[in-house]
Amino acid sequence: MEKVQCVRGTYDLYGAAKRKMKKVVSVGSSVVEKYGFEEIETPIFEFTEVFARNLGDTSDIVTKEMYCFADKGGESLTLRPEGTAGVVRAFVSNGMQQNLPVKFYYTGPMFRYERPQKGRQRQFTQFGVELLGVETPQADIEIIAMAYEFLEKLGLSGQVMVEINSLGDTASRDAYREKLVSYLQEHYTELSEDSKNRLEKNPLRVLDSKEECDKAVVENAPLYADSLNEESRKFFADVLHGLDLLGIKYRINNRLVRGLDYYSHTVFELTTDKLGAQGTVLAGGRYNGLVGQMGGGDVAGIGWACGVERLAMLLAEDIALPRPIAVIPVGEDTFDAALEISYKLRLAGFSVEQSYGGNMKKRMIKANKANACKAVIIGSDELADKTVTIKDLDSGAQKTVALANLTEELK
RNA sequence: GCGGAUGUAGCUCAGUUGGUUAGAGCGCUGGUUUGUGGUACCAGAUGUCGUCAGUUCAAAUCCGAUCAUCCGCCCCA
Repeated sequence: MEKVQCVRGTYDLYGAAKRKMKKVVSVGSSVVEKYGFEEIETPIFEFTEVFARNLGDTSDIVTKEMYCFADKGGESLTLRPEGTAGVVRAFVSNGMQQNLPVKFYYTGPMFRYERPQKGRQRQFTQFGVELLGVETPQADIEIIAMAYEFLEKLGLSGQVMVEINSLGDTASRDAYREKLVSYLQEHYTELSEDSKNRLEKNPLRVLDSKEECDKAVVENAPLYADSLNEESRKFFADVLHGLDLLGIKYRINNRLVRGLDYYSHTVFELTTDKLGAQGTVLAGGRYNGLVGQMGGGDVAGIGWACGVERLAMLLAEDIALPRPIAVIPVGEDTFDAALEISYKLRLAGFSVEQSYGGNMKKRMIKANKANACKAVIIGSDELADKTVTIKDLDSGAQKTVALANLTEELK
């Protein structure tokens, strides 16, 4: 125990921050359950190939951010850096193709070896959804609507922007890639070092570079939309039509490409300007080829994931805990009675705080700190009369009631 | 992985050009007739000045390294 601190990029979560995270997850669950999504829990680590093969060899996550380790049997395992690959793996492992569509949501810790910043941690929590087996735009619309409703229920829709783009089907994507690469090669000398590199590995990523020199080149680059074939174009138009119909405001962002290889057609991000450089709060897209890549056959998929910590940071107000009732014995002769009363009130559904020591005054102070709404006071007088004194801690008013009527009186 | 800033009580911070026992507010503990809290008043406790190694008669203050946090880049949730 040399260092009494947690590992870089990890945090102890408690108090207000934890309460907010809990709220994000509970609001999320209740929203997506209305759409018929059921919770799934997959392991926190998987065989390394599950991520390495499916997220894309050139993605940053795979090349530099995964927590990989060899277990005692010599297997290479990886702490999950994201949720989709694991859920899709579970889908394939369990032969769920038999009963489509499949709708899952999940929440839990993810791990990426990155430089920590505000809104970026090495262990962080995601809440995400996956809808498998639906090829029509209706799925895209529903999935985005669900994300939108989620943020609205959190009271954040006003500070979040929906950005959307289409990467088209594989044919469109390949066609565009070819056009883009030849364009970028003509301007090779004007590109930043990073982008020269990207040109080799993942040319689409040059599009959202923040380097000024790259932006200038990208300004006149061929538009993705122009490379979409008829089918892809129709698909995207249908998705946008649905969003319009539901009154969901969005902005088409031609530069939005997303980091992982498995996306096709619709990709989207919900962003805020309140978190500095980590503005993306929820992101997702369609991944029609992923199930097939894992040997699960031709099954379409779409989903999104949000950063629970990031959303929690946007929640302005602290989450109020339910106010308990404080049970206060005046002296030792009423300790037993107080114990019984506390237990009975809890059985009746009340949240009860009974402090663990001190005289009556101390206990009153504790009751106040616990934000109790009422105090149930029992002293020798009350004990003899089979009554208790109820004090309203907001108004200070108190009254004596029969012990037998206590539950009724507190309602 | 790269660039910049910061690091003093539980929290937010002050600490002058290096110079005796390092401060404030909030919080915490105790008290102001021992059957009554929240307000007020009184008293009190708390710091290896991030860590380690240097310069100096003397370092919270200067130099270096290291760790951590924050901001930006990369990238992402």
